[in-house]
Amino acid sequence: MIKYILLGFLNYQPMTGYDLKQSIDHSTAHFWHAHHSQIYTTLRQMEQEGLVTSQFIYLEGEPNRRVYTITEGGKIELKSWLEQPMLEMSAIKEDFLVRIFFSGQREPEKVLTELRLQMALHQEKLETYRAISDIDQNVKLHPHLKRDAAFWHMTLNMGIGYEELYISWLKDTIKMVESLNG
Amino acid sequence: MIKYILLGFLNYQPMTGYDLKQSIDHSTAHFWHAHHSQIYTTLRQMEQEGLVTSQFIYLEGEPNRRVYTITEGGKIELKSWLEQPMLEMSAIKEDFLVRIFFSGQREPEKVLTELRLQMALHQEKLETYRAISDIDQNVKLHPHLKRDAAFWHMTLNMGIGYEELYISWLKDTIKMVESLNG
DNA sequence: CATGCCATGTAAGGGGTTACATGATTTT
DNA sequence: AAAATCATGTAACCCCTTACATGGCATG
Repeated sequence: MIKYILLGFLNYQPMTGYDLKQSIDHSTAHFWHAHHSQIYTTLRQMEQEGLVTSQFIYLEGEPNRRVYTITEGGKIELKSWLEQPMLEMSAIKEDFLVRIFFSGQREPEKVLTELRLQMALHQEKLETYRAISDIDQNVKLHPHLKRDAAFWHMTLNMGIGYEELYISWLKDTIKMVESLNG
Repeated sequence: MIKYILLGFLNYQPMTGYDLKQSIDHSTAHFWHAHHSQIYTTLRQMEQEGLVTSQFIYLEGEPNRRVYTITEGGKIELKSWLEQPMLEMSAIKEDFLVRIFFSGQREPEKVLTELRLQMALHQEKLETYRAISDIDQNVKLHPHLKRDAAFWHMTLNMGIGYEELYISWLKDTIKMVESLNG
């Protein structure tokens, strides 16, 4: 999967592994993240497969950078992946819910502490999502990406909706646990 | 993670790998699933670690079954995992959103087809969640699991909320894509 | 008679995480 | 002077997926 994300970003413009990590962190991370180690190694693989090319750039007074550029082969790979429709639902994995599922024997107070911590984390996340204005700035700079931006917005909306749902669910769950001792 | 799910279920009662697969499919699967191959191999590992014991049961006219029982060590392992609070948000991975994120250059009609397919899948999923009555039946049979059932219900509620959110988001996204050609 | 369900495993491989490793520049 | 950011990489490992493999029983 990370392969297609890298191709997707490189299809907009040549970038370094570091840039790609930044792009992911600021956009797809809420539905797909990656560590820099995976990004660098995957880019190397992709270069061997002929999906991207790279140039190493040395500049005095600046750090060395390896800039990756998508090839025609890479563009075809990306397109054919996008053309092939997904026929199943994506299966998600959410470890916190596993913990809640098996929390029946735990001390309610400890569960509450954990729920309130998650509440704080999700509220913070929601605020960062709401503060995102990168997309519109990007469109101003690159008007030809207007259509892409509409799709980026939709995934951001999903992120916001998800955090709102999560917060609302945490509130309900906190109420439920509070009532256990009452 | 699957280790703790298996311990969690075995903490209720001894079960076979097959039973565990069934339990997961009917409860945690919407936030954590596993293939039978992983379940069987993990149970073997857990036996070597002393977290569970197993007995092989041969009965004429019935298939062979290997029943796993949680040990004291397994109970301690489960408890200590539950006691240690999770300090971060769980990171989810959702490949369909990756596809949407990079769908700006695709033909809108093809994107619409894919969105409508996902709509059907999520609506079906929502209906199966709403039809679930296993939990209450389980409580009638085992009244001491009443408190556990409250937590099971909360995770089910999250599943329902998630599917409702997804369907609502798909509707919005379909509208957005339809408007691209208009 | 065929499909589906019950039931248990092995093996190969891939994708991803964690840790190790380095070094320059910029900001506080 | 320290901390954060920029920047790139390697290595070990583990979890999980996919595929292979078998065999009996029940149902339509």
